[in-house]
Amino acid sequence: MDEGMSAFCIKASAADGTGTKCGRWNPTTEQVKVLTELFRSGLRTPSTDQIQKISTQLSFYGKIESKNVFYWFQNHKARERQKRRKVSISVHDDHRNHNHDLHHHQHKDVIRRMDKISSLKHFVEVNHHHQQVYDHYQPERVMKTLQLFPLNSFEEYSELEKPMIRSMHANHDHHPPLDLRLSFL
Amino acid sequence: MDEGMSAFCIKASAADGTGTKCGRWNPTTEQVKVLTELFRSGLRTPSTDQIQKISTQLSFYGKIESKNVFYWFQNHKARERQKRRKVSISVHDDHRNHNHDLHHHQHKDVIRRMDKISSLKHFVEVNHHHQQVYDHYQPERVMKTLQLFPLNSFEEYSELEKPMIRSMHANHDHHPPLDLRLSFL
DNA sequence: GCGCTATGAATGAAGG
DNA sequence: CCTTCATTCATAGCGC
Repeated sequence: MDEGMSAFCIKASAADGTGTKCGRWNPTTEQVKVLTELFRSGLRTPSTDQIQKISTQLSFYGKIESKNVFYWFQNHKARERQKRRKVSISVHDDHRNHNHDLHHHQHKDVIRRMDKISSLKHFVEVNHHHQQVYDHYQPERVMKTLQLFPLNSFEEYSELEKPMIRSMHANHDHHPPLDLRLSFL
Repeated sequence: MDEGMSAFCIKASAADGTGTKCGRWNPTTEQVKVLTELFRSGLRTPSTDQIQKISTQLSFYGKIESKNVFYWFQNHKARERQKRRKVSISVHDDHRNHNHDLHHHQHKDVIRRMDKISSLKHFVEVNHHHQQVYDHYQPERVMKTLQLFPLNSFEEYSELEKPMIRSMHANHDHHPPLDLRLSFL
């Protein structure tokens, strides 16, 4: 596993993040928390100035650079966008001998944890007559009055929870004769 | 985002060959076989459409989602490259190394005046150690004539939509109270 | 069981 | 904004 290890980076604790790792930025939970809050507040594409400020503030929690903030918003926005869709295709199983009984997922809110997929974009949902949603529901003001940043000390809160449970439907276990054909492509 | 992902799923009923459970996708040997074959055929970055088809076909062998196919190719490609590089570096590297200069984030944060959106250009100055390994050693001859899968049935799939849509999520319920302070913006 | 490895999944970082 | 690469995190499997 260490084969891909960077030769110049100290592998610090993954959970902590306080250890100033080199290589790529590893946000602390606090940083993520703030960034997420900002995002939820409506901030989507922070200006250069905002990025600077955010970065400065977040530096309190650990090593961070402006570009990290910039990238974070870019990625978060992009992945959130093409992701918040419903479910995974749900492939309309055409399994002859398979009842879809266990398959009672309301294709409304199926469980699933696939968040932010690089470019999985179109794999999601089939029909979506999304009412138009614009990008500007957040003009310039990002509600600066949100109460963020504990001015002192650290806040501890247990992280690492398993929020989403993925109730899976039964599995298909049947081995069709192993005959391969790739002609479908 | 929620980092505590990975749905916690019982891995009930395993042992029975194809006892796929929940949690993360556990490809069957047949699925892996097909995927590997596709890869060997030259497929490296399947398009959305291809992923869809592959996924559909593979669903016959067991539970699978498009994203699984997507990830599979991403990982497979990346890891092969990774190994390739490792070997290449240690062996091919004539001792005339160029002083492994670490990532010197000598970024100077040239936050210039950006009217609208912030461009990364202002945050990133250096840090270009790209190598972009030879990625072309395998063209694109996916040899569709491989004998795999009964070429029967469905082939055409409805086009879902175009990637250009900017479907923004519309279900962002109003931010719950969270004591943090964003006043620095 | 514990530690290691292989690999699915997630996300930081770029390039276009 | 979109696509892709690189790294990293989290587990399933396996050997001991």
